Amino acid sequence: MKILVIEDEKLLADSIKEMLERKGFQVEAVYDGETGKEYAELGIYDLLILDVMMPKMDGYEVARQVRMNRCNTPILMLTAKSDVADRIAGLNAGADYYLTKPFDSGELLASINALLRRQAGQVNEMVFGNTALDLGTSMLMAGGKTVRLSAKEFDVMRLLLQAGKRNLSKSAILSHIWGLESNAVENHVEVYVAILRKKLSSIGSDVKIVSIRGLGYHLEVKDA
Amino acid sequence: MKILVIEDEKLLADSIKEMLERKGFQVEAVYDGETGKEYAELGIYDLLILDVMMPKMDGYEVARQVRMNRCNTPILMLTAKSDVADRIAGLNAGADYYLTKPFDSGELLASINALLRRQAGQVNEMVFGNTALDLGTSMLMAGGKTVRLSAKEFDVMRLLLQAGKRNLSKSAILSHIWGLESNAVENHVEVYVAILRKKLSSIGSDVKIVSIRGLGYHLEVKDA
DNA sequence: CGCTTTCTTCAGCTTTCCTTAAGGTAAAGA
DNA sequence: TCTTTACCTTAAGGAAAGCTGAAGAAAGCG
Repeated sequence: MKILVIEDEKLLADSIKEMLERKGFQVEAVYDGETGKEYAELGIYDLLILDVMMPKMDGYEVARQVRMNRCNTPILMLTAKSDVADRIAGLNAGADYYLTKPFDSGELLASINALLRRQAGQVNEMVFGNTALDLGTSMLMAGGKTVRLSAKEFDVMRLLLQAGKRNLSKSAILSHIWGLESNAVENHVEVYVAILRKKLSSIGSDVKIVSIRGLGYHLEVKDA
Repeated sequence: MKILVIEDEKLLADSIKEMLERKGFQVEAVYDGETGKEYAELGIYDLLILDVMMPKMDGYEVARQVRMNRCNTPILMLTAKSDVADRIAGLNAGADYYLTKPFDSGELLASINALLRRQAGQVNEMVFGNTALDLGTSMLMAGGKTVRLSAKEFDVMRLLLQAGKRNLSKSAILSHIWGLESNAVENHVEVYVAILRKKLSSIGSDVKIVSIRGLGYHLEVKDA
């Protein structure tokens, strides 16, 4: 799970980062709104933690622009202001949750879990067509048969299932799984897609990974 | 949008109901936890508004049971307690948002919208006549039939749909899709228009791409 | 330290579809 | 009516994108 913290108070940002990393999240922190917006729009994060009061571009503006750009990553807003009007402004700008500073770290964690739980769909398996991916055991199941997936295979499959029939570009998959700074190439994705196709058909799944040249991949159910 | 209010203070429940109905929601209210749980588990609601302190079964318990029963309807919790610990308990029980009584009706509305926005958001398409272009899968749909569009085909179709019945010159299309610096010629556009016309008619679309000599293209709906 | 599993790299192969070009049709003007 | 010009349609060549099997590298595990 990748989280982006956008907060101009460097101390606070880093302490949030550290706290979340201890809980097993992958966290990146940036210290102003504009950079935050650019990072956020990559679409590779599962959650944004966004401060309201920042120089240059404030949190409301970041949220609005990110949403405008068709990015639905959940947003958790942090603010010193506890006014009702501010909370409303935040929610209307596209935030999904609102915490007032100073906040309790336990509450922050609980809210993050609530947001991510919803994102993930709450269940511990993801389903498409006649096929399910067990998020606990990383087994792929269809009919009675099952195959085990390796870590990377699992990551790719989970992303595809999350997107469902919506298109997912290779570069999005790359940045989500291998990260921005890696020297992974698009062929990696192709290799894993090939493996997954083979495993899917080996258990008699009716799920197809369809590729659209130049755009990416999405899932479809084979028509009988 | 159907909302279920579970709240034992009848007065408050009814005033919430009324307020939301004025905003165009379909609202039902029940006045105790057990009934609430049963209603909620029908799975027909888009949102639950749930009081914490209720006789017989409290809000936490309702949330937990509803979630246990694989029902993902978003839950907004209301409570008089403003303790951090209570908020955390609520979120961990499966709530998605937390408001403290007394709450501002504007804030309630904003939170509801934030929750529903997330719920709905996903699919995205452009429509003209009986025909829709799915922006996620780049499929063109009319009636029951669909065709897949290639990257360039998709680009051209999207531009045409964006313009709708307003005229779009070939050079505008060229510069939008091939860029100004390219050595693409107007015949490129003609070729893609031809392909799109064929695909449109192959799925029984009632959309015509009309060309006006010297001016460009626009869309029209065939009159039966 | 060997053995196994997983990840990455690479090269050759297949498929797609972008471009080009050429012949045809419809519209406007003389 | 004939010419000119704009537009339509189709098909083929070729470049780019995608697929895949295999082998080398790295990481886990007893």
